[in-house]
Amino acid sequence: MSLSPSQKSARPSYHHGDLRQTLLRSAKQLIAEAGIENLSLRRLAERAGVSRTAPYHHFLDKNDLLCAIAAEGFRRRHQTAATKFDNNAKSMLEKFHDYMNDYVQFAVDNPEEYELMFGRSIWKQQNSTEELRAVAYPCFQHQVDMIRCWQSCGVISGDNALRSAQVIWGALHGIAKLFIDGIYTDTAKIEGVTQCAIDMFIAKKLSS
Amino acid sequence: MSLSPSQKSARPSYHHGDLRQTLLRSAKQLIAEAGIENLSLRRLAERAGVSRTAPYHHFLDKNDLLCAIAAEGFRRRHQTAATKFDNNAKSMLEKFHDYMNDYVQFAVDNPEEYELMFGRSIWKQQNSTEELRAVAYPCFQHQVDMIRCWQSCGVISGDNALRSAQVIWGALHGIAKLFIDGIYTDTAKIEGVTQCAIDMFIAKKLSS
DNA sequence: TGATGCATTTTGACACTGTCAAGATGTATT
DNA sequence: AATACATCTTGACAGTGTCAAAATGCATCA
Repeated sequence: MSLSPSQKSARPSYHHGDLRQTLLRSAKQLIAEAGIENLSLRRLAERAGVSRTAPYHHFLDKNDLLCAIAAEGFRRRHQTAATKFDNNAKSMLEKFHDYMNDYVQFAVDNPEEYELMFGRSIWKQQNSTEELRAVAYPCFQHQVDMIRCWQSCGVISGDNALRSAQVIWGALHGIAKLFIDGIYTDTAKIEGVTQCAIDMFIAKKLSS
Repeated sequence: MSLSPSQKSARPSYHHGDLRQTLLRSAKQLIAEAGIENLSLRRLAERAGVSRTAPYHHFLDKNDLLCAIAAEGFRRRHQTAATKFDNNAKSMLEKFHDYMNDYVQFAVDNPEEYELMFGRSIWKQQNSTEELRAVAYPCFQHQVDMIRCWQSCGVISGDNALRSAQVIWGALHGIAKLFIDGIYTDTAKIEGVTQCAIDMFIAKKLSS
């Protein structure tokens, strides 16, 4: 009859109101300000007005909390990407153009969240939560599917669909990371570099 | 007359023999085994048989040591890349092919060192040492120069030299990171993906 | 209603970490 | 031989993640 006890997020917490959501919100804010490596559970708890170990009743450990943030990012990103892709008001070429720009822009606008979603912090050593994988894998797949679609439409050149998709995603990921990690320092050039990538990947018409 | 006291690395240490080199060697080994995030100065000192604070007489802090490792990586990588590029026994196309494969292979063979050299650990927040920058920037530049050269030779397509170079480096970096950070999990496909990238970047001949 | 059960929070503790200050030790130079 | 200085050690501090056990408060059931 009653809800399973494991569905903590479905109803408000007893004492605090909804500590889990508060922690997630504060954590996202803290990493946006000071970076993932400067996030401490103790300061996070302090900011929420609870004791150091209170978060452990809503997250298994620090890694679990980071995975939750990443999962949220995937849900948001997946939805906006899918919505844009399914919008038929624009041509396939236009949508490809938008996708490329949006991808890099998302990374630049949310560098810490992007690192959690696609970086080594979580994936390198098997730190990913079951929940995270359940949200991330379809998102990864969707990305490849879209690119594969643009390829079969003739927007993109290349003869091996999956591998072309992997290369293009790789290029997007690499460009984004080189910018947000501070190797490419002139952030005014972001659009220019992305545009160049687009030009290099779209199929060239042989007749002018 | 005598050498400046700041040139510690030029002569062996007094007590230990050459603690600085020992620390560097052990550190590289430890991060290769357990990752950068699991390297602790205390365990490093212990493994070298000295007390916890001994390393501080050879490195300003932990970051300084990591920068030294990265610098070493740049010197090694820069030299092999330059040597291969200057070898005229191979054609420009062959050398481009080799460069692309070598780049990804270097990252896959030395994932932790690669992270230090090109990742956020050092560059994201202004943690780079003067020495590191002095070695890294020419290496970055050389990479762009080589690609620019392949472009002016007609091996690579595209009309904006610098930006094409940035995109290709971006693609290499992205592919490498997606593999070594555990997003692309099937490492048997590394060569295939790299080959696909090569095919997408080299200039297509209009006449068969 | 009151009592029981359980989710939630807290306090205390432990083993770590990086790094500073002050003292001890050994080597080189005068 | 004495002085200077590079090197190394011991002691200490603030900070971290996380476990165990005790306290607190809400909901449900008798």
